[in-house]
Amino acid sequence: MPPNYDRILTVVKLIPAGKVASYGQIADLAGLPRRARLVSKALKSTLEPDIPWHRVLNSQGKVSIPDSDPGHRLQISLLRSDGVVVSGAKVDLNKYNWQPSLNTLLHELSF
DNA sequence: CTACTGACCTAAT
DNA sequence: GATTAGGCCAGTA
Repeated sequence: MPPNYDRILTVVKLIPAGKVASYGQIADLAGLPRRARLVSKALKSTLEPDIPWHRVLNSQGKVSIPDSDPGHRLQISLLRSDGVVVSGAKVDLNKYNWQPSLNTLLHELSF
């Protein structure tokens, strides 16, 4: 597992239930600006159950998995069980976008 | 070494 | 709203 994947996954683990974050946001928080694509790779390449990968959406607040992919349905399903309202594969970012506290950031930025 | 690939992003139609 | 075009850059082959 490449080290950068670990940083990304660590950040994703910090997303609280009922909140969502965008790929670019995760990359930024992980100290990897402009590397949103790496986030997507990291998420699909890990099967660890303690990682809430379903709380990561694209900048439009929509699920980035194609409808043809089975994971698409799963992600929506998991989000709803978090209490997030999902309509047409998208969520209201203004309502559910994750804003990490300073404390949360300090926990992660110890590098 | 180069070439291609993205569960992306942003701005501009 | 939707679609297009260009950019981005770590991984992979």
